[in-house]
Amino acid sequence: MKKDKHAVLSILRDKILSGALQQGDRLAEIPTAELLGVSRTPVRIAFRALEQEGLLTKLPRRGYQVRQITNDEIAGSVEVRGVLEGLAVRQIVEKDLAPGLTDTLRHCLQAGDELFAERSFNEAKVQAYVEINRQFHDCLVKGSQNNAIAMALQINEHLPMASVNALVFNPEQTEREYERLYYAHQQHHAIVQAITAGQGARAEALMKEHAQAALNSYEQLSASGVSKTIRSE
Amino acid sequence: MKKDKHAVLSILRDKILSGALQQGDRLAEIPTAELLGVSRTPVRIAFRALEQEGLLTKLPRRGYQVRQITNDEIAGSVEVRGVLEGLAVRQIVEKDLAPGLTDTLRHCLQAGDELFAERSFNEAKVQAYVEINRQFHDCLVKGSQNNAIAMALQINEHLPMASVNALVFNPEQTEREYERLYYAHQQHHAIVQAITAGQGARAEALMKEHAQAALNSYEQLSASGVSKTIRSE
DNA sequence: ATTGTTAACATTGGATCCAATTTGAAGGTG
DNA sequence: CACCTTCAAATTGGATCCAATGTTAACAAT
Repeated sequence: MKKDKHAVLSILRDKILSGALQQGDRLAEIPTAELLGVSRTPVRIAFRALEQEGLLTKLPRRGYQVRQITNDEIAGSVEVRGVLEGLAVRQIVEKDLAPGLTDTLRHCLQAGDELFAERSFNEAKVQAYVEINRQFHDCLVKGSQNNAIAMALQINEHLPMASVNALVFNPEQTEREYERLYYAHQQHHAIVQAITAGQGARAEALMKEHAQAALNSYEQLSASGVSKTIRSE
Repeated sequence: MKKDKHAVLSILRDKILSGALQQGDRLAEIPTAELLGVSRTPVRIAFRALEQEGLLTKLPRRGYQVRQITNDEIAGSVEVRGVLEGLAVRQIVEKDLAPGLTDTLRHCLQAGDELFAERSFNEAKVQAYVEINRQFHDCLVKGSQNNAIAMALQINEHLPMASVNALVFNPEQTEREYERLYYAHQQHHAIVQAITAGQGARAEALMKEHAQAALNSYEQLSASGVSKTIRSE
């Protein structure tokens, strides 16, 4: 049983995000190490990393605890993502465009257009869109040439529901979901248009609104209870 | 020789920030452990934490390296801090004011007023102002009731010069330094005024500008070469 | 002289062992 | 009966040991 370098960290993170470890569950080093079949050392390192990511909180002498993630906190994370990605696109406009950025953006737009060409959606296509969406946001952040933005986003990206890599999806209303994601994709078009036109403030505002829109749909869906989470990677 | 919990992490961080470890220096676990008189385990944990903070980069099989922090990166960090703290003050206005927040803010303003009462500045007073400044920014971030902001800022706070906890100071021009810091303090007044008046957008804009102003003075001072860094804690 | 192979070295990753500290309970005492 | 004391169990933090792997240098062969 060969373990990868970051296997312990990834396994624990997935267990938390997938709900295998419920919010509030206490985690001690020794039981976790035995559960995963490894020693305490990688578990300790993983616990500290997960604490840094905000998924675990440290209880003084009683181990770690899976952190409560409230809806308010998700809303806050989305807001943070909005301003940071907004800053990214503004700085893209303010600086010289990184080479290849417009190509990647155009590619994302076109791939999305093809996906939305026929007016129907299933889970596989949502999965594909999540990947396109991830690439779109990723290249904007990288394109800002401001590494601090990526670093600040890094923590939020690990939080469930606040990340670009996670989309909620209601399998019972594919029609409506098509509309929702198509609207998001149209926002992508508008953002690229603003960037290429040198409209930094408009691009920034669109980006903030784009994040907010994702939040609104999350709130609607999570309230209905029939949502399904689709994550990339 | 009793070592604190986070002593190793703090010592290494200080060595990097103070310049005792030059940019580009390579760090291996064993020599570092011997240097600090501890075992490899805490050093390993500290290295990973410092990597997460962006102060070290991992070289595949050749240990860690003190990361190059360019001026562009500092500028980027300051920009990030601006939008995040701007978001914080906007959300303070949008939400119900946290109890005690206005008291703390007023206290910071008053303490600063007293510090600036006589038109002279020395290093001790700068130190005092750094602490007031830290408290001011800290309670705004906390007052936003959005933990994601604090988490996103956390990484940037460890970068030299991008943090509120670090101020550059030119000891040869105390007159001018008085003016500079007094200007920053007046911005604090304006921010509090905007918050209490419910002017969210104005507060946000002021906060962004406030961060930017600190950057401008840093660029001037670091170019002159006679600056001195004063950090809190 | 250059290049390929091999062996020693350096370095990290994981496992286990030891120490310190706190929690919790149980028992004794006022 | 309540409260204080003390001891044991649990748990984390640090140290050392072992394994795996990559890097470098030396040496030999062409």
